Amino acid sequence: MNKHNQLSETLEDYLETILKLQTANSVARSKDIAQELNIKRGSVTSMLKKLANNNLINYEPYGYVTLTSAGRRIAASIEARHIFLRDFFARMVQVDEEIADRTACRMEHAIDEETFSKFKAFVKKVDNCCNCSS
Amino acid sequence: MNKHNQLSETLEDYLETILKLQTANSVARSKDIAQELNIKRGSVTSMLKKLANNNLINYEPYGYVTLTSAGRRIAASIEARHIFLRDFFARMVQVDEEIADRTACRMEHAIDEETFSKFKAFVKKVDNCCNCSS
DNA sequence: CTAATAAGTTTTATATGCCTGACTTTTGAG
DNA sequence: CTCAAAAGTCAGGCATATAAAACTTATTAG
Repeated sequence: MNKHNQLSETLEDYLETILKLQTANSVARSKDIAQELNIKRGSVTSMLKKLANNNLINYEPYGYVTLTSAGRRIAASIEARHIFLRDFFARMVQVDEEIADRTACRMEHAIDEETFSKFKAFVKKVDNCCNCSS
Repeated sequence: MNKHNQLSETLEDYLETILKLQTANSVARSKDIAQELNIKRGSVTSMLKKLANNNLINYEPYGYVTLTSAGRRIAASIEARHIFLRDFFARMVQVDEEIADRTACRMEHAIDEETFSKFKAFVKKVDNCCNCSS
């Protein structure tokens, strides 16, 4: 990984997907990750190795994948942005659910913690305001 | 380029930068593009060739670079998203100018025309609302 | 005007990140 | 134990970046 421990968008997507699968099935399998991310199975292994090298997942060849606590923290934070952004675009901006989801999926990587938290405050304010969120 | 004429984020950034330089200096030079994008001069040439292959810029080796009308259209559209998003984050979400700019710079590639236009409408509505944009 | 130098650009070689496809290994149910 | 499913390996490819060498163009001193 790079020296600032910055994950690429791709690796962030892997973490997010693993969290999703783990939540649904309690563990994640390589095959399902590939399917979920729409990539071929061959790509997954080296990515999993990278994540394991960074202590973000527990990974044994031919075994299941689970998030470490550090990995879970990051994955949860990305998921939170995703959900928030999707909701913002769907509910406030009134974009179709599917487009809102796609947009959120791309934007979630582009927003830092501070901006995210201010964004949430902004949405709350608009929600509590007269009628501009209607 | 790919079959859908979809530009990568990187190429979109090149176009945006060329527009910026062209506006400031009336033409863009390879060296200035490199400086603006914080990459090395050597990287620029092959990217310019790709853009020229797509008829997005006028490019002659050792010459100046200018946008074609197709290139200008795209660049202007990206610039518009950038300015809008920067303003949104700075003014409404109350994020520092610099962070707002960085966030806009990453998000501008993730938003399609329809979402952008609905987003503008949303901001206008909030602006005209009681006091939730204060 | 010319030749030397400076400034700008391109070429070439190399690296990284991520993907695919073909093929091999491991695992575990029957 | 066997074999299908799951997972892994490896070679190759594309996009993008870098560095250094080679080349082109502009400038200027004589």
